Amino acid sequence: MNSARRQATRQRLFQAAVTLIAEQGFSATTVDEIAERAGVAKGTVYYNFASKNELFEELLRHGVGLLTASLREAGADVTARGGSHVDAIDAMVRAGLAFIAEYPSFTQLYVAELWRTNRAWQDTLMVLRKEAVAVVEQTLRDAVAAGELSEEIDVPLTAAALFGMVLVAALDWLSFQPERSIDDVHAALSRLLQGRVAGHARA
Amino acid sequence: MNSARRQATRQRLFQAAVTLIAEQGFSATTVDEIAERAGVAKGTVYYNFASKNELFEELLRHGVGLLTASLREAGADVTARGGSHVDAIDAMVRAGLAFIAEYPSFTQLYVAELWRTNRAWQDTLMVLRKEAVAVVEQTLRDAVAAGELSEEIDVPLTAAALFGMVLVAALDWLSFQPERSIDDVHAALSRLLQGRVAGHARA
DNA sequence: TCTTTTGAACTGACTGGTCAGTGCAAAAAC
DNA sequence: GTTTTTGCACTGACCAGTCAGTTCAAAAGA
Repeated sequence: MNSARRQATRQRLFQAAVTLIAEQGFSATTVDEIAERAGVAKGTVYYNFASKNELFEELLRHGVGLLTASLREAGADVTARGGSHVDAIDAMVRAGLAFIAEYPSFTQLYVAELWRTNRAWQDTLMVLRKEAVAVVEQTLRDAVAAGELSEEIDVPLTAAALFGMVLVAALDWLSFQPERSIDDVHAALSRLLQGRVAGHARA
Repeated sequence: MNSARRQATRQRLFQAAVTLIAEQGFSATTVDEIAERAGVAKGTVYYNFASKNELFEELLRHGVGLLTASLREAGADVTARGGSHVDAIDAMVRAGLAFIAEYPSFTQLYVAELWRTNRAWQDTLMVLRKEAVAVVEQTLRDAVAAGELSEEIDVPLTAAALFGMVLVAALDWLSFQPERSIDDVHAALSRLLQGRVAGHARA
């Protein structure tokens, strides 16, 4: 069991499911479609996953796992080279952009499900969200502790806002200005974060 | 036709549909459920709307219309009182938060659908999105023209990033820290935009 | 080396249930 | 008397999940 062949099949099913569900949503995507796109019989889906729900949950776990790892690594890299915690946050913004550029379908699907309630995979999703957000929040807290950021900032809310900024900017970028480079987009976001859009004075 | 009574029925159907679809998604929500929640017979749904799809499209038009009007008004208010264009943007951030706090279900549903492709209402959604984003973009352009903002900023991307920041921060606020006031949340976002999180120096 | 057996992996027709949408006569509201 | 709503039976398409049967590579046996 769990042969290389089986792993390959599961991978193909993930790939097929992620694009179809991103395009149409979970309920509107049929198991037959997923099987067909993966080039596999319907029975194979059920040989590899207990249900359509479980296929989707495993897909979520897999994808968010990649994102979390990517953020953590980006932050660790910077601090290992002696960068500040604020630099680490900047690196995470970039890592977020890179992740979304690499897995746009997964991102779409994740966003579409994240704030839903009453769905079978809600609990799973909450746990995963917490893991990913924790990486950013910890870095913000480190930055506050190191005196790089004011103690008045609200860590959870700021982390959410950063996440949303990167998310929507990236999806917009890929949808409407796909010719632009990641450097370009990253620079635009850094500019926004440096207060060159909102101005500095004010109560 | 279009009597006050009928309008009231349509409103009840919108209300029922928006919460159910936000919770479960469009495909997973049945017409029977919508009718039941609205306290109306199934036949009434089809007397008032041509199809489930059309009910949803009209719901989208209605909701995004409210958002666009709210943003436009917030901006106009500020400039009418002699505020700067940057102040107008700040007011729009607040208006966005207020809208999401008032219509959280609609917001969820909108986010879930916004980046989907291959759905029947995709075209409608693009048009609506453009109308809403245009309000923010125009204000950014005005600010640049007035010399309040650097010409190097990327207007569409910045507008998208602002939108994402408000969106995700607001949903996070309502989901996980609902006891906080809108002033509080608004202040946190302003702080982020004023560069007190990212720092100011850098190439 | 050649043959047989084994079992994991896969297949696809089939089933039971669900749901969008219809039709319509009668009642209620205006 | 016109518009709107009700109640409810009905249809046809669609779809998640099942299961008896097939494939085939590799291990066991000769």
